Order: sequence, then C-alpha cells, then structure tokens
Amino acid sequence: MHSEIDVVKRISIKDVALKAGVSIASVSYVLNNKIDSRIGKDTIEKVKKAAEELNYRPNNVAKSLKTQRTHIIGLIVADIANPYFSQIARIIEDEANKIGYTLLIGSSDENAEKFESLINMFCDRQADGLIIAPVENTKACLQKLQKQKMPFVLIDRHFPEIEADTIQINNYDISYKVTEHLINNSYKNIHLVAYKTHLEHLLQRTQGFKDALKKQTSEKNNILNINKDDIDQDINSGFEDLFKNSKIKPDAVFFTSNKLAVSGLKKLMKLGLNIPQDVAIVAFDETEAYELFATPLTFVRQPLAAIGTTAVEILHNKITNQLAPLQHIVLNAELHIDQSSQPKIN
Amino acid sequence: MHSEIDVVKRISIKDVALKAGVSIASVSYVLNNKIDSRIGKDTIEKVKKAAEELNYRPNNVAKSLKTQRTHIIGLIVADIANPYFSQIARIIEDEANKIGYTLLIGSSDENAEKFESLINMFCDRQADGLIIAPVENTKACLQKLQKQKMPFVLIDRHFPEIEADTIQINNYDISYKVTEHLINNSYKNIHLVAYKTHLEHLLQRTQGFKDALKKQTSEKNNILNINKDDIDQDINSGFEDLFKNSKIKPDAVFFTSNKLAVSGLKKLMKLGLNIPQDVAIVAFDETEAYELFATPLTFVRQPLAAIGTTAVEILHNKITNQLAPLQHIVLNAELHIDQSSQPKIN
DNA sequence: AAGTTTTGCTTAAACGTTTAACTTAATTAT
DNA sequence: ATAATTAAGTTAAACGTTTAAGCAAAACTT
Repeated sequence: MHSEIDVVKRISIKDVALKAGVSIASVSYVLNNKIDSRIGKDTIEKVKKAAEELNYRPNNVAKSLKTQRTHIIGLIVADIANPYFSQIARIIEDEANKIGYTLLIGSSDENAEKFESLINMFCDRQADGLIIAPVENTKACLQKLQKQKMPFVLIDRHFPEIEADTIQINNYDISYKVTEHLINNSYKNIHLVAYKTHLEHLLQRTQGFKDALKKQTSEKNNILNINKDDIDQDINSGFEDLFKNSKIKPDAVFFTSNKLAVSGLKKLMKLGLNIPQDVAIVAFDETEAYELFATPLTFVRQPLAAIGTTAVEILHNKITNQLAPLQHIVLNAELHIDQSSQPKIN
Repeated sequence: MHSEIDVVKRISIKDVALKAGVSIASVSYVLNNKIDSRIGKDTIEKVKKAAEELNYRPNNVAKSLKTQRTHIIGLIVADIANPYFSQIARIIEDEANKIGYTLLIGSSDENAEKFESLINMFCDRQADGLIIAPVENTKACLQKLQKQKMPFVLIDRHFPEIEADTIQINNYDISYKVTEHLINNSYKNIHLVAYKTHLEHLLQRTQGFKDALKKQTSEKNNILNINKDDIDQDINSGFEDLFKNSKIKPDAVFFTSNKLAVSGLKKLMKLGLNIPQDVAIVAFDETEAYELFATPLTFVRQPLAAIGTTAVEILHNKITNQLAPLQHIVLNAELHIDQSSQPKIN
C-alpha cells in the first residue's frame, strides 16, 4: 500500500532529454525531424525510444509561443445550428485538419457585438487566420482586422467597400434563373420572401428576382421582407394577407433562405394549400427538412464543399504568404428542379 | 511618400510598460487587477491609459504557458451536422463563454480513430477539460485520459465500466413510456427501429421497448436493427420487407434517433403510407425536419439546454477542484404527443 | 602533419506572460 | 531620533518550446 503521487506532471521535452541522455535541443530536432541539423542515427533512435516510452506529447502552447504560429483557424458563422453553416463547418474542419490546422468555431447569432467579441477572442488566442461569414454593421471590425494584418477570407457574405478575399456564389444570377424558371413555367404572380437587410448577397438575390420579373408586366409589390428576428411571426401575417385577404393570390413563392423556406412551408401547410397546385415553391439552400415535405421541392443548391475547401485553400495561402494577391471567387449555385415548381396546368 | 513598415509587431505588455514608464510587472498587476499587490492610483491610471492608447490585447498563448490554464474546453460530438449535436454545441458554447471559456468543437463521425486523434489534439492544445459524447471502442482512450488527470464529463453516452462524470437521459424509462403509450392507444404490432450497436444508451432504449412489450402476447422479432453506415439502405430493405412482403404489417413504428426517423419517414412517404391511419409513428429527438412532415409527430424531446448547462457546470467544477466527487446526472426526456400516434380507430 | 571541412551535439537566448521575492521610500511607532 | 511597518514598485525566474550559434571530435585535403 503505497501512497500515489496525485499531481501527474506532464512529460516535457526535458524529461525525454534526460531519459535519452541528450540535450533538449537534440530532442527537439529529432521530434520535429529537422534533418538539416545533423543528428546521428543512434541519437535519433534513443530519443524516439525515450519519447515513446514516456508517452511524450508536445505542448502546443509552448510551441506556439515560440514559433508564433498556433495552427488555429477561426471560423465565424452566423448560426452553427443552421444546417447551411454546420455543413460548411464540417467541411472546413476536415479540410483544415488535413493541412495540420485546428478549427475554432464561433457563432455570432447575426449580432455585431457578439461578432466583435468573437473576433477579439480569436485575436487574443493568436489564431493564424480567420474564415468569416460577417454580419451587418461589422465593416469597422473587419478593417481593424486588416490593420492588424490578420489573414482572413469572407464566405457567404461580403462588403463591396472592403477589399478582402471573398468567396461567394452567383447570387444575382441564380436568383434571376429561378425567377425565369417560374415565369417559363407559366406562373403569373410570383412572390419573393426575403430578409429585411443590408447584406449585399441578399440584396443581390432580391435584385436578380426583380430584374427577371421586369419581363412581366405586373408591377406590384411582390416582395415580402421579413425581419430576421421574427421570422415565424412576419411570415404568418404576411401569408395571411397574401393568401386570405388579397384579391389576387400568389401562384408561386421563392424563398431566399432555408429558414425562410421552412417557416413559410409550415405556414402554407397550416393554410391548407397544395404545392404546386395552389402555389409553386422554390427554396434556397438544402436542408434535411425539405426531404420530409410532402412535395419534392425545387431548390437552389449551394456548392458547400467547394466553398469550404476553397476557403481553407485561400486562407492557407494568405497565411503562408502575406502578400498573396486578393482573390474574389464566385462559385455557381445550381438549380435543382423538382415537383414543387412544375409547369402550371390551367 | 514614405515607405510603410510592413510587419506590424503586436503590442506586448513590454510596450505598454515602456509607454507608461513602469515595469512590466506593474502592467501585469494592473491589467489583471490584482489589487492585493499594492499599486498606486496614478500608476493604475498611467497603465490603463497606455494600454488603451496602444490598443493592447494580451497574448493568451503566453498567458496559458505561464498559468497552465488555457481556458479552453473541448467538445467532441459524433456529428456536428446532426441537429441534436449542433444545438447542444450552441448551448455549451454560450455557457462556456459566460464563465470565460472558449469552446473547441470536434466531430468524430462515430469513428474511434478520429475520436482518438481529437482527444490527442485537445490534450496537445492543453484544453482545461473535455465534454465528450464517446463513440464505440473508445474505452481505452478514456481510461488514458483519466490517467492523465484530464477532467472530462460524458454526455449522451457512457460506458458502465468507466467511472466518470456522466450526463444522460432516462433512456430506458422514456422508451418504456413510448411503447406503453402506443400499447395504450391500441396498437398491436409495434416495431422498433434501432441501431446495430453496443452503445449502452441505445441498448437501454431497446430494452425499455422490449420490457414494455412483454405485456403484450406477441413475441415475434419486431426490432429492425440498422447499420449506422447504411441507414437509408437498411431502412429501405427493412421496410420493404415489413410493409410489402410480410403478412401482418406493423401498425406502429418507434424510431430511436432523429436520423433513423427522418430516413424512415422518407421511406414511408415513398411507400404511400398514411400516418397514423396506416401506421403510427413515434420519433426520437427534435429536429426542424419533423415540422415539415405532413402529420404532426409524436416524439421524445431531450432536455438539450439542461444537458449543455449541467455539462459545463460539472466540468467547470471538476477543473477547479480535481477531487470533486463523481456525479451521474440523469435528466428526464419528455414525451411530446401529437397526431402521429393518436388512438387507433378500428 | 597541418589545415580545412564535416559531423554531431550542446548552450543559451528568446517567445510574452505571471508572480514570488526583493528593494526602496514613506509612514508610523517607540 | 531610531526602529518597525507599510506602501509602491521592480527584478528575475519560470512556463515548454525552437533555433541560431558555438564547440569539439572526426574525417577529409593537400
């Protein structure tokens, strides 16, 4: 019955050096296999054996302090519980791991203050670079980042005034295409459900819709702008108006995000409307939820994998070469057509 | 036209000390407001002003190296893209931030090797503690963690053989209750869709079902065990058998996870079955997808918020007091009853 | 055989903090 | 007036690494 030592000292490079009977420098050289520094074969063996036996694991905190590299990439998404972002996060995590980086994820909840505190957190933790889906009113914050020479790349969203690496989709074009698709399928009273926002990428979606619609004569207010903080409520009242109180009812609805689509579809179900007989639907983004909807949905599919991988690629580039030229990648979303927007029959 | 210095040196405590005209120790004392060490009012002012003007931000890497605390909590989930885990992650992140911790999230994909490498990553990064939803065949890995005195708490899942802090739900009871509910509503041929697994919490769900069913006479094989890597495929063939080829068809199905439920519901839609007329449904977990299903679903709702907050609480406890007694928290899931399991009418 | 190069390894400084121990000056006690 | 105490600050070591520079011995040159 012997008393145990309670505090387990973590094995450091020092312990390995001691056990192997060499200097700590040698251990470091061997374990990082810096073959340029000339270490003898038997020393290499001794060190490896000692490290193995002691179950040595390097202390990344110390390593980072010395090398000024944490090998941490920060990711700021608007909402990690939104499948769009959680899918991207997953892809980015994999991709980052592949090249030896750890991903630190933060969720801003579309809140500029939380966003800024996340940025600060990442800076304080000395992240090597950031992948950011910025929220409204964060231009100043991004500019501060640039002054500090923190490498970052914007995904999903961007600010035209800010000169930064960006990865976006063809928001305007795909939105134009969706609207055209509905027009071609003989829908006459097409409505858009969008966010009340200043975010450029969403404005582009709206603009694409508007421009495509100019082809038609109808020139009413056929855009429903939703407050992101009251989605269900705004959609409820908006759809009540449109489908119960209005004289000429929409025969097609295009939702510009998955959250809007899910909320809208719920309401349409409650209103007892049939898709696409009563109203055609096109949704944005892909989410598991669509699969349980009675009518297979037409939706815009974003190239999530490509967004994630190029984000990591460009950021990595930026990290290793500060003066890499700016890149503005535009990836094409694709229109997946299904029953919910099939040609109108009447 | 003057040439700019390209490399922005980050402001360190040293710069602040220089600017304020005091020693770096004083700066440290002021900025961490260690009032016990006596610093004069004017010095405090000078330091704060200098730090402010220089826009000083502490280097957490250096701080961690010295204090041996990273204020990082690691979270390992099975799949961050699964809403069950992404919701929990969100809650845990908030909760961790509240008490000054940063959350580092890893997704193991139910893969023991990836799990182990995540554990190693967290250890190497000197996380202060871990919140873990372990996967199969990781007992040894957890035991290693214990030897290293890394504080951790298990959520969702646990191993009976491992003495650790755990947070689980009343898997057996809730499953028993679900089954009882279906029996009470006159369903006679109730089937369970579960995973082919050794994970204790899932076995408990199955056992609860079995035991509740003993009340009934029927003693056939009414459990469909699904391989987690071929969910859609296994459910497809399983349901084909049950609903097309078998003589006496199920009149109720209980799914033991959200992924099984979503996959199963998709198949039932394809088979053209009506819920609950043709077959009653109870699902597990809550997910947005359920809301778009034609019939409002009866499901088991896990107390996600409570799981997250208690996980952080217990872990924090463990971190600050290594010898805090072990805790085994069992939280109650609740049965949300809706149309999909309404009393059978015939 | 003397000089040069190569090989193999060690020494020591540095990264940016924290904090115990120390110093010095001012204040209080005797 | 001197000793003891307190207040306000500084010095320096340490955390666990990396890596430039140094050094001695061995191996080559000539």
